[in-house]
Amino acid sequence: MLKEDKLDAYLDAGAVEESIGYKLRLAQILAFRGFELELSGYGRAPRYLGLLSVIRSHPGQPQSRLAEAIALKRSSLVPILDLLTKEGLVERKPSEQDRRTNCIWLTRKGEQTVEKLIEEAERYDANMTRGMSDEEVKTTLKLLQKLIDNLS
Amino acid sequence: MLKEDKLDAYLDAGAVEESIGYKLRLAQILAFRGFELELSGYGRAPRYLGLLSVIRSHPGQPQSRLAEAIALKRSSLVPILDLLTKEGLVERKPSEQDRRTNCIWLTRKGEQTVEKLIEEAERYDANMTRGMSDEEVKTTLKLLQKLIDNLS
DNA sequence: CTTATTTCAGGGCCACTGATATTA
DNA sequence: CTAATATCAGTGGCCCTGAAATAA
Repeated sequence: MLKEDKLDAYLDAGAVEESIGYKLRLAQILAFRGFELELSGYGRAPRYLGLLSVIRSHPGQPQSRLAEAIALKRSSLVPILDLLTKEGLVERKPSEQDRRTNCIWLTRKGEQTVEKLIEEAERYDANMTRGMSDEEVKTTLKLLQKLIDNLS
Repeated sequence: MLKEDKLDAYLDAGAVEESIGYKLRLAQILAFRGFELELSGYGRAPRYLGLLSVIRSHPGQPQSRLAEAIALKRSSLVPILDLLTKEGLVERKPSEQDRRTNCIWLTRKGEQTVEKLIEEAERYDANMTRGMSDEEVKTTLKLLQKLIDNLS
């Protein structure tokens, strides 16, 4: 097998092939792109599944805490919630204790959508990790968490 | 330790905490953001270190192959190369074999910048993986590569 | 008076689609 | 004539900063 047989292979990235940051980025771009493509029937919910899942586990939280949970500035969350509200997935309800804050809740439709999307995410995970043992998948989660802890 | 002691902790993401896709995304956002912040003195080169590293290992390639290597459309690469040209890091040279194509090369300054940035990336990796054994770091790279292979 | 929450205006960056000119 | 390369115009999306309004 001569080198010339591989002329149409992808170009490798050279030195950064051994960089965690580089591989992390490439994997994430490919994963996110594929996930959104596959679920284009769900409006913009797939993009914000992380946020929706946070709201699902912590209903009634103020916007500022939600923004913090997904590593965004508070002001960046505003148009996202506008959008998810327009799609009928979440609602803002004024807090009774503090009239500055909104409490964010999933609507009935939001609950149903998140549940379906979480199943889709599990399927997508399974595809992304095909050929890996359960042990390897668990290790991947554990190692990614270590990276996140070090970066937070 | 009562639950109330943790009232100011970050909100967890609920069900998707066990999703590879979610953790991948969060880790990458934090990593990339931190890397760019730390290296803001280098202009826009840190953002495109992956591309620059590809060019370094494969000098003189046409734009279309470079775009493919970093999972972008050809048309998206055009303004990026304009920018890197303006910053004096790369140059387009007309191909002699095929007058449609440009061959992309690093300038002298580009070479130097990439070399320094690769060192910075190694340092950044080391920080991101602190507390992990060499074995774990190697495993992380290997597992990320498996994900990439499954997604390509 | 100081601080916290949300919102808004404005800006910059990113990547895509689809069309074009050029050349193979 | 068909296919490939680079480019451009136009579109839409993302997230930020800094300022404003309101309320604690």
